Amino acid sequence: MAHINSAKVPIPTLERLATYLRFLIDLEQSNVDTISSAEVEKQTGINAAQFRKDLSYFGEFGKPGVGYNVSDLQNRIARILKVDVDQKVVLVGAGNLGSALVGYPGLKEHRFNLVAVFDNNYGKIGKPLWNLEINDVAAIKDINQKLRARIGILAVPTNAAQRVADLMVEAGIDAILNFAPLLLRVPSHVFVRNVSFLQELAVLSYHLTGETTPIENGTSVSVKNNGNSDMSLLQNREPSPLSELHSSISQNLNG
Amino acid sequence: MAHINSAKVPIPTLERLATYLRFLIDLEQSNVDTISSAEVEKQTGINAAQFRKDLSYFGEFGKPGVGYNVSDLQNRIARILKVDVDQKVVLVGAGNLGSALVGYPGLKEHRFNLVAVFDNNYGKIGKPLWNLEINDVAAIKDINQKLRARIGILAVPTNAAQRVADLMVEAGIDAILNFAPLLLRVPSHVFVRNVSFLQELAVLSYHLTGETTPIENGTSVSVKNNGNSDMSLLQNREPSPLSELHSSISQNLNG
DNA sequence: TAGATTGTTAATCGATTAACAATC
DNA sequence: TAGATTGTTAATCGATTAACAATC
Repeated sequence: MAHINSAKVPIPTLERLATYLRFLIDLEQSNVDTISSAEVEKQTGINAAQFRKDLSYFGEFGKPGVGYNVSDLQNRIARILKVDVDQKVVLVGAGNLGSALVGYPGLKEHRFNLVAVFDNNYGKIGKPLWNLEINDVAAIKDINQKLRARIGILAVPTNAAQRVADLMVEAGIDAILNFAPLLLRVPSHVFVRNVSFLQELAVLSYHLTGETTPIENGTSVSVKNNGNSDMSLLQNREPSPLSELHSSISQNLNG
Repeated sequence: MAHINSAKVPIPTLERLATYLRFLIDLEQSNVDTISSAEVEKQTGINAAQFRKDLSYFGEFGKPGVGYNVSDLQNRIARILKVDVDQKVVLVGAGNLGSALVGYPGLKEHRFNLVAVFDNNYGKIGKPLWNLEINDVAAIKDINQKLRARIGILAVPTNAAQRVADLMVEAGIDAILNFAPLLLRVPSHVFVRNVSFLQELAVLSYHLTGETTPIENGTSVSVKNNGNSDMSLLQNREPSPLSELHSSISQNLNG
């Protein structure tokens, strides 16, 4: 009956949607064609009611008494996330990280189509990077006038990040994947997602030395465990479909 | 009065702590030596009460009527997160991403000391990678018996990730930074943090085409905005101190 | 049909934020 | 002292989960 729940969709729901998508792809490869929310919980650690609730924001996906059709659900989630169509992406920052990203086939595999790379280093501008040529970031607006990419990956040093973000916005980018450790100021129509990792390391570091760690004046603080105990399926926080960033090693570690 | 709040510390609090730390470092470099929670809110977008509450899990840090001493607070947060001392780190997966990480000076700068790199590719084992030599991942337990690293970075393809995680755990690693898009199964004493990015791109992708996007059968769904509107300080989600992953371009984009 | 499992409502849990007495 | 700002308690908000009628 109820069609689309037009309430706002929580960000954690969107994040989990990406997780479900990955999981469903795996299932399909294992030739599973139907799955129940209970089975999803068993295999991913994500609560069955959570799974159903997440989906309920977007419509009805399952058959009572039966479950969900794996490939159908996969397709519909892909459509919801708009990863069922190619999305043009530009990248600024042709350093170590930028290069690793440009050479990462997972982007194309997930229909993120890198259409241009930029840097401000005259030693790099004009040089090839994998299959692309490095452009002057000063020309990003001009160049993107034609390309019309809306997603930008920001892989520059912190001190350049805000400046580059401004250029991106000017160039029509309204979704930024930010690898720099700062709070970007952007107009309200622009979405930003931050990819951390030193932050993640700090969180891991905090947890070192077991359940109880001496802190401050010797008193101890323990940490909330997200309810996952024992050989837990789930981790301390959300699962995170990434896909081999490592790509080029892809064949190696299994060869 | 009240000393250490020995209640569990929420993970979002730990994440923000890393953010505060970065912010404080910036302040110190700007020669600010005292800051109030109200000013923190103005500059970072993080609610002042949130800031005070986060700190309250660990003790008292400010002076009523005055605020917080920047360098003192910085040191104490670093101590809480245990980033005030060197932490040994091993990395598995000497591909594009792994290499970018090994060559990334930000790790050392943040006192994460990469002490060994592993791969399973015989073409790579024995070869140098920056200042390290690539070891056979099969020897990780032996090698880490001496090194005693407790943090492991997992930068291998998805299909190898669980296997490598098992090896890491066997080798005494109890904190894993996982770049692979899967839910690792680990014993309960092991902490895992996932670094995503295709997932983040998917969340960005979802948001493309403005406030209202046609979804499913043409009905529309709008998205919760986390309360940040207008030229927002804050983004759609947590800030994320990363530090230039891009490192090698560090000098470039500002030269 | 009886059994299974959905979609959704209601209850619970936890995190964020406002309010304010304590205090510098 | 008066003004400012803390640390913390209480109120609010939102997300997770349990429960269950609808339904295949």
